[in-house]
Amino acid sequence: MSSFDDSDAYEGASLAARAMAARAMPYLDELNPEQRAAVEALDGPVLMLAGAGTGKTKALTTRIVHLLNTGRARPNEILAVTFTNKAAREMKHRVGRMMGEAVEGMPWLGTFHSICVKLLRRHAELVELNSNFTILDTDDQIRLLKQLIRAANIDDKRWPARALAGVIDHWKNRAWTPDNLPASEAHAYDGKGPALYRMYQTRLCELNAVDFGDLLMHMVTIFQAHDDVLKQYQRWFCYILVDEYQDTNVAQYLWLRLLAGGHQNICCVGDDDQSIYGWRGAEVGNILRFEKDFPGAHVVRLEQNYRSTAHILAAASGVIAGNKGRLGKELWTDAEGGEKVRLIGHWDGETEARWIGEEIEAMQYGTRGLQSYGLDKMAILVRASHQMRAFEDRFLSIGLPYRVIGGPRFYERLEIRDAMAYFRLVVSPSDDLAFERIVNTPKRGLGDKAQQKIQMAARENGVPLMQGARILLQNKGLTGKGATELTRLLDNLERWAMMTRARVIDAGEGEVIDDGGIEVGEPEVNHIELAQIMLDESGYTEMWQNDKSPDAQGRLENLKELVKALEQFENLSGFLEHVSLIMDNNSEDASEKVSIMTLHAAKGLEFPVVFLPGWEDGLFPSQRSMDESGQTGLEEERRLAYVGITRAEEVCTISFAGNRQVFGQWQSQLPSRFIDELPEAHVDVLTAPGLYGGNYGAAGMSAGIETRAAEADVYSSPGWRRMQARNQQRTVSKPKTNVIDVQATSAHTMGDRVFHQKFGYGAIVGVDGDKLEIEFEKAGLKKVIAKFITGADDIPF
DNA sequence: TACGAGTTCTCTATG
DNA sequence: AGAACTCGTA
Repeated sequence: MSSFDDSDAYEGASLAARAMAARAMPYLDELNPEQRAAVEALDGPVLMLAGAGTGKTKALTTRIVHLLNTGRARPNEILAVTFTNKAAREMKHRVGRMMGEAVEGMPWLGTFHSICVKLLRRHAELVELNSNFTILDTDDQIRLLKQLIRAANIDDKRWPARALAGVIDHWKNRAWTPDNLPASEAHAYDGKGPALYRMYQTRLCELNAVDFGDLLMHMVTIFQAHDDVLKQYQRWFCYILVDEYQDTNVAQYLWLRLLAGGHQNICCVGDDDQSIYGWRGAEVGNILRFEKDFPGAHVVRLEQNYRSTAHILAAASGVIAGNKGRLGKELWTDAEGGEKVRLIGHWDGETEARWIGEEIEAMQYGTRGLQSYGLDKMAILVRASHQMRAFEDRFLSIGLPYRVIGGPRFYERLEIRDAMAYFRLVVSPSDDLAFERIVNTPKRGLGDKAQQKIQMAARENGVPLMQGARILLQNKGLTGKGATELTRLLDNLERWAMMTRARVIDAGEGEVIDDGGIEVGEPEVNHIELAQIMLDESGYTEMWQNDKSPDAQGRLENLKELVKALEQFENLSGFLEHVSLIMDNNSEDASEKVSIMTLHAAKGLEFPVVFLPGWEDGLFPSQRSMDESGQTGLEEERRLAYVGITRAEEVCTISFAGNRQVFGQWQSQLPSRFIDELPEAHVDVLTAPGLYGGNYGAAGMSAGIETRAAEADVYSSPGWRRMQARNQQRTVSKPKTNVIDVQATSAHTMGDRVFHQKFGYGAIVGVDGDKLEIEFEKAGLKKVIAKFITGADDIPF
């Protein structure tokens, strides 16, 4: 940081002198005119509308470097927020590289959440918290809510805790505290939402805990109620940069506006066409309204794309053009040539996975006259994570290496969470949620009854569960095996806690500590060894060693990895802090693999070869999205399609299947409406190579493009008959009495005798959205789209 | 209290 | 299809 001490010289420098200095800055020459404009407009509000692949991160990082180089700010005076840890890391890395030194001094470059944790630790007392509060993850949150719901005598069957969690999350995204909850929300969660919200917040306070939503909300509350605190930070953060501004929710928006309220030196970067997080509270309105919020804002559009071929860009533009209310941007490139976007229909999800697997292998080895690509140059982007399984199954069986990005994350795994609960309990013995998690894991004969007694003892004495358990034992409220085991657990926990403390006090002394648990002469126990000791002595490791289920071995390996991860940290609490915010699962693995991930996880990434499977109505666009948010939902889905296509640099392949298993039930699918929106001039329709011996691919395809009635020809192939036979068996062997609410859809009711073009006559046995479940007289149980059904009686004879 | 069979619910996505 | 959860039995 000392290299910036003479930076004051710039403060008084004339514009001309500054311009001179700027000319000497080589990094500016690497920018195109628009990027350069965005970088050089240092003061006042700036909105950078950056389309996909237009060098947004480059502009953003260069801007930071420019701020530093011109002496406008020191590294610790720049507030730069991103949404993901990955983006933050990337930016840190790039700034560091450009500055030619490690930029240790950018402490305020991070995610909204990590920055808010830092701030909240400093001002925790202003919202009645202690600065060492714990951060609950979704799992803890749900368990806590479940307790409250049950305590309030609500049937959590009818009103699941997850739903309440969703409602509360929604409120927190809007920065609505229990006190300023709008009246319009009174009905939420059967009218009990607001009261439960209040109870939840009180309970969090008692536990000295916050959830993710609180991090932002508490800071907004603090800034609003304590002007002195706000002013302090307004002065300190003299320049603010925001990445992915289109993804900000109301709380984040308020937070930013408060912080930028003085100098207004705020630069927001975003792309309204890539706003795909409306479901978690993001407000596209924030970016659309920027110029109103910050009058005199400088708006820069980055439209030159450096990533994709013209065909890919044209396809993406064609799709996104269907959306209304865009800020308006058109990507262009001076790159020429390239392959058209490829489109192919398949029989079912399995066939689709198989075809993509073969295609990947062909591209890998460059056979069929195609260029050869490494596996890590290829990615499969799906709408919903359950689509991944078909690919994993297939790739496992053909031995194609793949990597799932953003799947079940390391720190969310059962064994990791259990182990972490032990660590948490040692660091903060009053962590009741952690205690509940591990009292009986491994089995200690402490079931519901015993746990209830512990709860009771704790509540009566107004102490945390661990103390409550002690009291219970002293009062002989528990006897036998349970009592012995509980005593041992408590003793262990205390001993381990003492070992951490001994470590802290005597750190660096190299002295031998005898705190009762360790033999004299043993070397000092560091947190890594301690973690291992805890896992071993608690019997947790043993539990998995004795477990003969197939995944037990993997779990043990994960535990080893967890202990190894501790090496990067000074102590246990530092580690816990990290984990609560960084849920990344970036096991850096250099080997070449195909990436499989959701479209959401793919935002910000790019690959030479991209596969976009599952483009079927209901799956993509997702039915749920459209049901819940109507036109808005559909537009968000369309943006998702846009994001997907624009991930591709050279080859983009879109596919759909005519049949797919959903919830274990076969369903016929229609090609996505987005397929109709692809401009034909930029699309190459592929024919499936002789699978099932038919040319259904071609037939289905053209039908897909022109009429979307792909069903017709598909159903005459041998594969279809085989499928039908399987369906028959399925329904015979396991008669499914899937009795769904006897709700009428627009025209048909349960029990109606109906007619379907292809399947013939049948009776409606279930209704699921716009789909009807029909027991066909010939074809068996099928789910079909309601509009393809006519009442049997409607047919004129 | 532990375990296994049966039943119901899920499948958007993030820190 | 698989996970999560419930309930009855040993």
